[in-house]
Amino acid sequence: MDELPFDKSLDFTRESEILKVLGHPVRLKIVAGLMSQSCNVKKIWECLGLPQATVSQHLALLKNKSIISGRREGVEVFYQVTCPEAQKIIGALFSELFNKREECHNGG
Amino acid sequence: MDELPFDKSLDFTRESEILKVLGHPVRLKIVAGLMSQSCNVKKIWECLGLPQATVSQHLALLKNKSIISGRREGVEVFYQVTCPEAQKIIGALFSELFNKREECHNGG
DNA sequence: AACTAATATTCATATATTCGATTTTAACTT
DNA sequence: AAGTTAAAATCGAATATATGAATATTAGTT
Repeated sequence: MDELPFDKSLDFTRESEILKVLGHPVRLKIVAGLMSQSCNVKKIWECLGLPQATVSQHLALLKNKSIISGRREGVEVFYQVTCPEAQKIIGALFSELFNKREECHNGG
Repeated sequence: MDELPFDKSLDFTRESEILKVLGHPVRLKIVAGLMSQSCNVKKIWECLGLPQATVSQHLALLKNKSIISGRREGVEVFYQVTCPEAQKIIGALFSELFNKREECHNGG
């Protein structure tokens, strides 16, 4: 009866919530796409080839869970990723695609 | 019309599936717990304070999605994490808890 | 105020979760 | 080898949550 690897008291509510929200192909594409640049809604659903309503719903969920945030510019709303954990997760999953230069760079 | 950040053709099916499976507090606790050591089912549900049936269901899902695999030892089944992506994700999320020494170590 | 384009919300359907009861599996006993 | 015990898996039915497309709303323009 040494150390228990499963701790009932540890609360992974927030972490599992983030993973769950990212656990949908459309939302994952959206967030991965927003990693490099912010973007307005129309461009997102056009690029993905999905109905506007569908994309809007996913964006609303991502916003409600504080994965992304939107700033309005006139008639358009530009979204960007604001959740550090989500960025970490996507970075870890797609290190080949995104942060190619996440190497060691100590010193210089 | 420069470069599109959202690529319709990119297929994130597997990645989103992994994230979805990990996106449940109980399953996340299970997989995080199995990161350091393999474990039998009874210990898992006892530690988590959950009904055996509930934990077994989650384990079955994790196994079906190839996140974990089980080896039988007599009357017990020991599970361990076998999905590299899942390990990456958990490692990135809980770098403070788990891989403390994931620092730079170039050269020697 | 009417019109148009961009985005948000509602709602019916589909899928996931829970946990008691039952079943399967494997080892041990007589 | 039938009976017993213990661990783990499956079933089933209630409940909860997610999905996607029709509908509604908002902001800018004339």
